[in-house]
Amino acid sequence: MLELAILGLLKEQPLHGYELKKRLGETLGSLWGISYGSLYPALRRLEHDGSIEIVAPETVAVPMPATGSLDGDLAVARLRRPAKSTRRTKKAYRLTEQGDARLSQLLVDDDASGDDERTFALKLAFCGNLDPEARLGVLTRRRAALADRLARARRTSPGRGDRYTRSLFEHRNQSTQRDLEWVDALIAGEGHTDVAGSDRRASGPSQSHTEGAPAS
Amino acid sequence: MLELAILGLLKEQPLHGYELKKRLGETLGSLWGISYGSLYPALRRLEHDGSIEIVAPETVAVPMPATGSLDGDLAVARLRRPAKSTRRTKKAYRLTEQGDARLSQLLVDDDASGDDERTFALKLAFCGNLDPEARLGVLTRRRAALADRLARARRTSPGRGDRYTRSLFEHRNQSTQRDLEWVDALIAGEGHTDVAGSDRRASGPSQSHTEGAPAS
DNA sequence: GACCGATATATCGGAGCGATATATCGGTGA
DNA sequence: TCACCGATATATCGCTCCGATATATCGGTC
Repeated sequence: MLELAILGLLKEQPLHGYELKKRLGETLGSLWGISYGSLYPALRRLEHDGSIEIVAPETVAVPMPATGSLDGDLAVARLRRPAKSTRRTKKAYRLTEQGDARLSQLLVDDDASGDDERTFALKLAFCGNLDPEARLGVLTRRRAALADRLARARRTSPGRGDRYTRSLFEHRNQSTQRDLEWVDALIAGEGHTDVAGSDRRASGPSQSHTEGAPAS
Repeated sequence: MLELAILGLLKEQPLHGYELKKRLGETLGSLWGISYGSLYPALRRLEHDGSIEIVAPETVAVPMPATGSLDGDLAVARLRRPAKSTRRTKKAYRLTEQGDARLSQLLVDDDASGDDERTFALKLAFCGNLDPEARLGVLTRRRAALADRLARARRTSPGRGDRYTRSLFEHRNQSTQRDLEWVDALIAGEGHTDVAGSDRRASGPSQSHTEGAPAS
């Protein structure tokens, strides 16, 4: 999830951690307040598996003093920069080809994310890179998940709980309904060339959209 | 967060873990899919600090029906387990007085939760136990958080990003606006004794349209 | 040249999740 | 009757993510 965000942002341009965090805050606003406690480990993870790589930020090629503080590395560091040890400079990261592939994969993957608000927001923010068909797939799966949620919620008895719980339920259903209409609009906004009329049914009990809502 | 949910549910009646998970799923629906990996540790935590206690579920001391015939063979293979056939029965938990106090405290606490969807949903679901004043405080803080988010979002330039990102932003703002109106309706539904008429601005077109859930 | 706030990287403990293991219980049917 | 199956139930493991915190560097400013 975080990896998707990082790769998506790095697709545009190389960035370092601090900047990455700021951009992500701007892109997703209140929805996703990333933390350094997840960002830096995620960066190391991605670098380790070859999805991103460090690009020297204009000046120093920092010789990577691996966490274990090995004598060998330190010696090398001293040879290159005699005076200052462990100079902590900006480390900008760049997307590799492998990382690009991974990004596309993550955008398309359906791993329990069709139902997840944050993940879908992330996918939507970066799906501009995707080819139209894959993008439509993402939207369609999201639509199916929302429709399913709505149908399931309607099936449960409406009389449960106290005043507050009932209000909560009703409000949530309305929100889901609006989300559904929004995704429908997004789908309609795609070049609706009827690409491989595949999973149009998927959502089950609700055939045509714009129907079955409380109609306010 | 999970503790709030557990205590809130146990306030009504003693329950065991499995049931707890199911109830929570019903109460919060799609918003909160609890996991055993968090539930059982949380239960132990709460039991350890005295907020809940185990209550024997009516028939604990089962007189050990005949597992004897199989035991001879299997016992050898399972020696790593203490051969004490501690019959694994339901362990129901009950709220202690201390736990009740903790629940009230968690419901009122403002620890970064005013801005959190799930936490607010949880608080709302259980705030029926609270006295009216405290309840109004919860609602008011939530309202302030939403208004702040809206104001902040409106301050940022609206032209950023591609088509999808812009649509995402717009949709999110509309959602926040609706949430705000909803909370306003909830507040209006309380005994509106005009408590501290402070931040009434900021939302704009939200007067009292009594068209929400709590029409009772 | 000492100080300060913004920038920047990093780690730690804890919470929550998904997957998985294990055990028991109530039926169903052969 | 009893073998099996699916629902019920408790528990743990490894992981990701978060909030708090520590530390270092940089650009001002007085």
